Amino acid sequence: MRYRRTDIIARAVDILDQYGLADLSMRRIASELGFQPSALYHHFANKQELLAAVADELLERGARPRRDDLAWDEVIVAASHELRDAMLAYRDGAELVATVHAFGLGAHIPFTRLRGAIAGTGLDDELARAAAMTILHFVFGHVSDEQTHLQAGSAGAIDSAPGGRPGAASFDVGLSLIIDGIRQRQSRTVRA
Amino acid sequence: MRYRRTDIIARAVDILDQYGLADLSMRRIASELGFQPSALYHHFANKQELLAAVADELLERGARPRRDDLAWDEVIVAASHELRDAMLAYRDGAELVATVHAFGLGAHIPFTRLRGAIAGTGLDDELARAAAMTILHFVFGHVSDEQTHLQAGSAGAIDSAPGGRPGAASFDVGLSLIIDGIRQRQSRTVRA
DNA sequence: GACGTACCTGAACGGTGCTCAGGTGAACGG
DNA sequence: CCGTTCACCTGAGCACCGTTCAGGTACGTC
Repeated sequence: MRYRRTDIIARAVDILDQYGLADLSMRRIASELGFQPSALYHHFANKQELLAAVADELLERGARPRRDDLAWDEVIVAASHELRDAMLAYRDGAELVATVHAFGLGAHIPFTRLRGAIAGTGLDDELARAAAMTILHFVFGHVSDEQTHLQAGSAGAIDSAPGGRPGAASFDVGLSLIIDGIRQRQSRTVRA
Repeated sequence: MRYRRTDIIARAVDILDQYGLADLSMRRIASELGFQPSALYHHFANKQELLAAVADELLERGARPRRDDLAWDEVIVAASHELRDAMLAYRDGAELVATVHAFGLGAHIPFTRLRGAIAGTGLDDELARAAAMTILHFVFGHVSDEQTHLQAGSAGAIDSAPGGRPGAASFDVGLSLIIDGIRQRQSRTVRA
């Protein structure tokens, strides 16, 4: 078998979805695959690297076909929703992806895409970068929050009151808030 | 001694600042205080609760006198900067506060303050809530990112190129982006 | 002097990430 | 057919981790 790496990642995704990030240990992955934990270190330098691969796998599984008929703001909305849905599709997905991104080890396709969409409209490069980062931080923060409450609710907590809880609605609100801010700078630039 | 709790928190802050969040273990705190780890569980139910207390301590130390002569957007800027500075003042401060907030165990004064500032201008309650969350997620994300790079730079990494790195400038950019978005909804509401 | 209780001990449980010397077996060039 | 290489894996072990628990000590109060 050449690419045992692939099997490992797939198993890790299963464990993540079934038992959560806290129980996604090297020992558990190895034991479910039927070998010793130390064998994992032949394929990954450390746990962080494995987690980065798992995060990228989640994003890849959630990838949707690109469309080239969208305006810049529509691209932002589409990319943000794609990212959100990809993370929500697996238990603790948001925390995983956000953590991996924070460590700088992976999950930078979304950033590149956002930055490209914003920069493509003549906005200053540095500003485009800052704007893309703002959106990304918002998405990670919001969806992590959202998923925490979601999983707490499904775990039997009485809570789950829809009033004021973070969800699809407040996600769109926050997102459009930032996009409106960008659009404003956009029109300023065009006007000048 | 009545409130050993205070001593424990103070020590924990010291350890956090000196060795980082990863090395802030119950064993380490206890050993630096000269007693057994199990003794800590007389004062805190678990590590999360202790961390929440440490996070609140950081925010309290970074608190600045309130001013009542500020407009709502100035309040947002002031609160965001206060939060940012408080987290940046200690090693791994951002990660700690963000984590504690995510677990819902503390650090909700900033949210309350932001929400109050936005709601005080007649904006819909639910919208104010979503806007406050958006800002908070941005601040946590940005400052965590910022601090990671900051600490990586001071730890000897060659990096630290100021071009495009997250810093005070891009923080203000992102913040004003969101505020502009809020202002837009604001004027819409007023107009109606 | 007895009692409650705040505070702490010391040992243990069941985990964790990670390292390392060494073994096994299939593929490949001579 | 042999020898070498190398991907892959073993098994033991290191140095931790958060948490629990029965029990001990010392102080303030009735």
